[in-house]
Amino acid sequence: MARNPAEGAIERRSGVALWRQIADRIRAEIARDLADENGRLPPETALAERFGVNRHTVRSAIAALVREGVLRAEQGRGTFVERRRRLAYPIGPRTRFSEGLADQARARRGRLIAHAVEPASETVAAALALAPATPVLRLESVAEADGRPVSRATSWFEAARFPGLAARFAEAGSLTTAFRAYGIEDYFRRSTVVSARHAEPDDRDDLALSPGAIVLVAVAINVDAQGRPVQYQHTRFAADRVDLHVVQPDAG
Amino acid sequence: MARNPAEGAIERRSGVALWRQIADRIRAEIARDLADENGRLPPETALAERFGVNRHTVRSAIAALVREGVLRAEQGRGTFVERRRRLAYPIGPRTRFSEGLADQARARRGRLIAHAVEPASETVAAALALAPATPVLRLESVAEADGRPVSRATSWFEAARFPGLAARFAEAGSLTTAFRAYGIEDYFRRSTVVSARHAEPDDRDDLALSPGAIVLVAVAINVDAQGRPVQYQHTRFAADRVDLHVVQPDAG
DNA sequence: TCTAATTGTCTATTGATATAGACGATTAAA
DNA sequence: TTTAATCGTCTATATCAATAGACAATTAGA
Repeated sequence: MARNPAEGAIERRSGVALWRQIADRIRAEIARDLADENGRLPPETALAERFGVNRHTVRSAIAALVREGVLRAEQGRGTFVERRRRLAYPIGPRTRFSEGLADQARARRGRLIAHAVEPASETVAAALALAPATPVLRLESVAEADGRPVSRATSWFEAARFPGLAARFAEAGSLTTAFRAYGIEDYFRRSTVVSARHAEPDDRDDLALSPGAIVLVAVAINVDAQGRPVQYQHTRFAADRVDLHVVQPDAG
Repeated sequence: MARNPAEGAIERRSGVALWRQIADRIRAEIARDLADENGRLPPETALAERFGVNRHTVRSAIAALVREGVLRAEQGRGTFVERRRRLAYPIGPRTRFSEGLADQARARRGRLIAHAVEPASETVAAALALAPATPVLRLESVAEADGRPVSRATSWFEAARFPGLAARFAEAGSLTTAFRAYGIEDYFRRSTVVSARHAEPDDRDDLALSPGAIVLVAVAINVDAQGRPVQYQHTRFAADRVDLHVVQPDAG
């Protein structure tokens, strides 16, 4: 009754080009068994046979991954993995971007790319426990670790409570730091909802993703020490660079 | 400095057919603002203009979503959403499939599709705190809610500790129930790691997903009341049917 | 230095994808 | 009953994706 994980199955006529399906598979399998200990991929002819396609189709897939910076092809030698670690992003009661990655990456900061004050939508108002249409500050930011974009966030804050927050965040590169100016020494994660979808063009630009790439979406509410919501946030993580680690309280 | 969420941008030459990109967008946006209060989509000509493509291309996208059961087209009337709720799957210290969805779906059960006893791989042995190559039971199962497949799991258990577990699970349709036969009245989630990737052909079959679909992957370890690992599990959720809700302990 | 293995480039052909336009069929409302 | 709006079907054409084969260029090892 044992079942083999079907290898090599690729779908034709699916609306996704074979070369892209193969590129996605190779990208996903690099971490596992595809490359040898030197980070070398099997030759193009072997990959073509494995996936049941023409060698040129495999070449298209490899070319795409080379453009992405995932692979490097060397004539006469082979094709090699440009190895890069995946980041483990913790999600727990005290989730903070900069602290969470402290031991994994050196340079880490948030970069502000846009901000605006606007009336709260129904969803935002409910999340922040405000009356509908209360003015809220919306921050659009990209988080980077070691110079690579890791996540793209849209955050909402009550505008009246945090005047000048955008400027403070832009300067400090950290929300935790910016919050101190408003007397918030500590804050907590109240809820996190995780989903996944294809990256939209906007996120693809900001996260340097290729078409068809996947983002993990975390919708979160942070509260202050008194339990009042201070931040409502939509974060999109590049799924091929980040794992989300759910931190459980001591269990058993 | 405000930034518009780029509407309608579709990428050509990306390896993903335009009709599939549009189908993915429509599927993702149905929950938001795309359909009106009666669940009716804008007419094909309007969608074609919005996405900047020919009407026939939109028709291909709609045809794919009709095959998926997401939309229903009625000549002369319009195109309508076959609305189906997304399930909210809780992840917390006491995560259980059947309990978690208790108030969201009536019929919910696990269906055993394969099982085997095999030596533990390094990863599995480490997760279950066993010596490498200890015999472990591997269960392959599909979880269903109201007859729709929701997730596809691969679970490992120490074979010596749980003789006959596969049969018990197959009969009960619930792991919680099957565990009772071994004196495990309660168990806890020690860790959960969430990631996302494209569904592989195997999972597409079991979860009735279309090519290009996304799965949320949760890798989890469950422990008994004494803190001993009892289960190591890889679960793939259909990302367009399920949100993962991270349950935090009382925060603030 | 020669040879085998491997990636790079070129041409040609077939099938899938996308555009374009015209018109039929059905529905709902004037 | 007429009309407008909408989805359904057909034909034609252009571009992209995939296959096929041949051979050049580079590298590593015999």
